[in-house]
Amino acid sequence: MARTFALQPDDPNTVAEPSQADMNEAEALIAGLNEAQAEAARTTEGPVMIVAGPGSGKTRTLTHRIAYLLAAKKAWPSQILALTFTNKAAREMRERIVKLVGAEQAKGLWMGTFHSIFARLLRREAEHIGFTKDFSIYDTDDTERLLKNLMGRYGVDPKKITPRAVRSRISGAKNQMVTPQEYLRLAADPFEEAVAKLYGPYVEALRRANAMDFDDLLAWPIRLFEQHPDVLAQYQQRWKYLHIDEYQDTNRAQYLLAKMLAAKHQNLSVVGDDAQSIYAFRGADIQNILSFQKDYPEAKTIRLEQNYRSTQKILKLADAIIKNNTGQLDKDLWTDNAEGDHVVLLEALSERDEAQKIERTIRDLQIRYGLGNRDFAVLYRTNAQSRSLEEALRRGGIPYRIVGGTSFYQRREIKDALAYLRLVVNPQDEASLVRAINTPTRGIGAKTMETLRSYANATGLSLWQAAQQPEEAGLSSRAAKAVEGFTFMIARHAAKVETTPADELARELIQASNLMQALRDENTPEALVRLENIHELLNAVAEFAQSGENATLSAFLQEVSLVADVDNLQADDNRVTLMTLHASKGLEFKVVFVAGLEEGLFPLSMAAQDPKELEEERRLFYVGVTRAEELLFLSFARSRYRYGESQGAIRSRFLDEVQAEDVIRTESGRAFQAKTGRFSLDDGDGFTQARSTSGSRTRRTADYAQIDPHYYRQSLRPDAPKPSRRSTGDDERQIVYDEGEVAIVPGVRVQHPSFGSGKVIALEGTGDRTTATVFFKDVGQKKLKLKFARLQVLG
DNA sequence: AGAATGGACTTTTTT
DNA sequence: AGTCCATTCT
Repeated sequence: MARTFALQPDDPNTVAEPSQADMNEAEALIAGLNEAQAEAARTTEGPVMIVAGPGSGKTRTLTHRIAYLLAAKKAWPSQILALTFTNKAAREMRERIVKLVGAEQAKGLWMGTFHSIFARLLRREAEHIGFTKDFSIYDTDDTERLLKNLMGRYGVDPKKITPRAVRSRISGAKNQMVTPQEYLRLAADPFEEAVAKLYGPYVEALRRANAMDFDDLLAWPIRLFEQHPDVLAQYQQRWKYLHIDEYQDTNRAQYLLAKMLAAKHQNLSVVGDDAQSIYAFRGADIQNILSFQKDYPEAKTIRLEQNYRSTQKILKLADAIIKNNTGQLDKDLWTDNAEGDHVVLLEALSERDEAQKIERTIRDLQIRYGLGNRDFAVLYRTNAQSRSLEEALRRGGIPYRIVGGTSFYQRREIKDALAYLRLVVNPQDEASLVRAINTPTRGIGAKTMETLRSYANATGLSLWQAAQQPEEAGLSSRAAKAVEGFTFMIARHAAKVETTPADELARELIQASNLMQALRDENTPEALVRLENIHELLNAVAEFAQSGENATLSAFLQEVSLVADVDNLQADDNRVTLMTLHASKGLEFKVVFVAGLEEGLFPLSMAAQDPKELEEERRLFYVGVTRAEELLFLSFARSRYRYGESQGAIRSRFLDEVQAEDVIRTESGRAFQAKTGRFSLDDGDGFTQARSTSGSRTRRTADYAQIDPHYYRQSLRPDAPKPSRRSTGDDERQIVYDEGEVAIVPGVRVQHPSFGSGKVIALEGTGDRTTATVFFKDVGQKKLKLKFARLQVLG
């Protein structure tokens, strides 16, 4: 039957009562769901919270719910808003809905991340808040550059207080809707005072630049809605049904937006898992999901507890992990899936060894089970860990792909090119002006820029305007000419923005900028890669320009600022995936490795200090483990490079606190033994005390066979020479001696005059600056400078 | 003004 | 080990 309503997307009021036929059709769409999922899909009116464990089909449920709404004709597509965590999730959801109800019926649905949806909204409403629709979007890199600039002018020393710290504090303040004035009033310590000094000027700088940072994309809509209730009313009317995926990761601003928008119809349904909340550092507030029922007393709570993804053993481990946290919402995960193989714990000598074991295991499983590269993912805590894994995979000839790290749009050459494009669209964009004006070098140095800036300050002009009057600004004729050449080039292209197709304009402009010529002249392999990247960017512009009617350059730039690296993950690309645990959320793989399970790394030593952060790390572990469908490997290394030197490591407490020893096996198939009382003397870490053999600052290479003859049975590299005692190979462990005879080395028990007895977890630095992280039984973890701490080695 | 060199510092996770 | 920055050299 022909349904035409999807073709009149903006007609707000006329949705007919569903006929019996419509309802039958809607029911047919959700026939494949389980009982709880179907109930969630059917509960279309009023607030609903779907509490769902990993692998329980929550996205599927959300998708079917939307399809159900459409089929039952409860709403036009344009009346449905779905907010997801990544663009990828939104894209997949849209694809599935298209499959369910057809492309015509799905057309006009609003789906995307909070940031992209509200960027779109701000584009429409920009003039209400004094921006133009062509505003630039500053990512963290842009933001930190801008801040650094401001720090110079406001006398804050970037050595003592890093732009990153300031950025993160300001971001927090914006999330909480704290204004610069309020912040200034509340500032309590020197750091906060410094932030307070910068916060106001930072906000003004963004405004002058017609630019928004990520937080603004959420904060400005809130302000807009507060100041213009009529605009809010319009969107409340438009979006009759609101869906939020990964609700546990929403921050205060997102919470407020959801509340404002849902106020009229109250049809807010959220999906989330408090056990998977891993973005508190970014302002995510787990309370949003924990107190949903309080915020919306009418709300119906539906639990999805059946897991369709993982084997029983994997699930059992996951459950045992999360049990160590307090205060989760009640959930009882279960699965009909097979029992599955044991979770395997890989123990390695060094990070290199760890990577090699992973690589070998991948090859082995591929042969044994005929798995493809795409079936594997290696997850780790920090991006820096990817290097050793990459090397091993490259050596083994296994194609891989890295998600995250520096993504395409963060590369220097791409940001340079983007700066030109942004500037042409939005000449007020000062950060882009500063970036582009002397890249490639065209004789406009620091002094010239200083002159321009003080002229701008004195006259109240923007930097761009000042740059257009170089002589009045007092520049030498040579400098003035250089600046003029630049401004003319930008202005010439800016004049054509409205009339020229985006790709053509971009191509011409980049050509005129000489960016590519400079790279060609450099003629190094790296420069040629960069050149290729710029070509790729121009292709992306072209592709975008041909994609639709509103495909302007300015729209391209805004969109591009908001793509995450995971968004580009393609399943048809047959490669092993390497990524951080954070990036893995929402994904699944047949075989998963969680690497680097070491104290100080996972959990990170910073996080281990604070129980709250420690719980978040644990949830992160939980997220990683539950990505696995069939096989799960956990690994740790006994030494790892950090700050350019190898440091000893002990395995993560996460391995030993877990009450599921029976699901874990070692590599050789033996039972896994958790270490209880790991901070007691007899902890079986396998560290023997090193003896000083030649003077007071002897180093000992890591002859692991000596440390624990049993743990490492077969040689990995039978042909490799045995590490000599003098070797400075990469398995070397840093050892520092105090005045006495005995080494202070990670794993060793020490006595402190006031803190009592404890255990060394990590060492950092060298010489007088050597700092030990020690876990004391009574007072917890402390960082101590060895020079001062007078530690006595016990035993 | 710009390139080259040497030293300090670094690593949390990201829309 | 790599990156960023300040200083020095051209």
